[in-house]
Amino acid sequence: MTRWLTTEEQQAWRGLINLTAQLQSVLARQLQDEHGISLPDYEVLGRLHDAPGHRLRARDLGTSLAWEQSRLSHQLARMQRRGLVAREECETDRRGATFCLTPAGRTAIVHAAPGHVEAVRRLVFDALSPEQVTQLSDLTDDLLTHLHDSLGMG
Amino acid sequence: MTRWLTTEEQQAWRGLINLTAQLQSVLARQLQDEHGISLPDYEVLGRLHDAPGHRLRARDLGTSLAWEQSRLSHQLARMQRRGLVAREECETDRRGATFCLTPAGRTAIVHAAPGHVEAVRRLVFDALSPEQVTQLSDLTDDLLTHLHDSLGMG
DNA sequence: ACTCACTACATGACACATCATGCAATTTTC
DNA sequence: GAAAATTGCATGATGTGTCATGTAGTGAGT
Repeated sequence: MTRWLTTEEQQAWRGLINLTAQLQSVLARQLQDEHGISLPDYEVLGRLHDAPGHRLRARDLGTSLAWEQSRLSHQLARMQRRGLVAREECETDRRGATFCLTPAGRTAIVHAAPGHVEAVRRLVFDALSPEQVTQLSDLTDDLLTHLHDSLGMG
Repeated sequence: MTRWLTTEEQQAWRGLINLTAQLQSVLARQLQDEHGISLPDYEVLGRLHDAPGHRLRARDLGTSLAWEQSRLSHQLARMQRRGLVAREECETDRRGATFCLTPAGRTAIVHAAPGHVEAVRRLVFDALSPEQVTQLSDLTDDLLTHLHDSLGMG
């Protein structure tokens, strides 16, 4: 017997789906139009920028992003073609590949970050009271914990 | 001067992004594995199933889904190739295209819906108190309203 | 040292999404 | 009622994501 969703649950669920879809769409367009990079590009560039020496092993980058390995490999190949990152051999493990920011990559992330953060602030946090920010933080925390428990048991 | 995010805001933002990404991933895999359809397929099939006569004009389907027109056109072309939907000429507007569920499409959505809803319930709403469901509903509502206002003003 | 399992990464195929563009049918405007 | 603007949809190019698979390097057990 299927336990269907109540009206309020449906409202919350569809709201969540619509909200994130539209936010991603708006933020992606802004990055693409103003800086010529995609949201995934931004994520990768950000991690590399924060890393010591602006460089990371693909393995660690993947762990940090929680991306599938294949996705990261394709993404890095594309970014390498566009000159945003550069590939280096790993010295301690000949299988490994470390990637570092190119000057172009560094320029891109440094220029893109303020506008991106500003957009997130305007579109999201300017609409929320401090209590609501806490609520949102708690909600996502609870749900992510529950999700990982479910998958772990699953 | 960039207004950066506080620690709690960062927590909430990254939590929201991670949560929806992982939820979509899990739900998509479940639909694909158990019923051979994607999340976008599910959305389209659901709208068609709810429509009178299991049929809708592409235009109305697009409005209902809030999808870009080109996205819908490609999606419907793929679903038509796989025999999930069928195309008909529109009688009142010769430009128009109406799409209806095929028997295979009807079977797919009818079989997939209970498991999908059950997964949403288990992964999301089983973790939330009634107050939290209300919070989530209110939050998404506020944010979507704010988002549309922001885009409307531009 | 040799086998065997595992890890790190790449690649090709295909579904998905957006953009730019095209075109025919409809509506508006005069 | 003809020209102009708009609407409804399709299509090709390209970037993105997943799956299945391949390959080379590493490490553990013997």
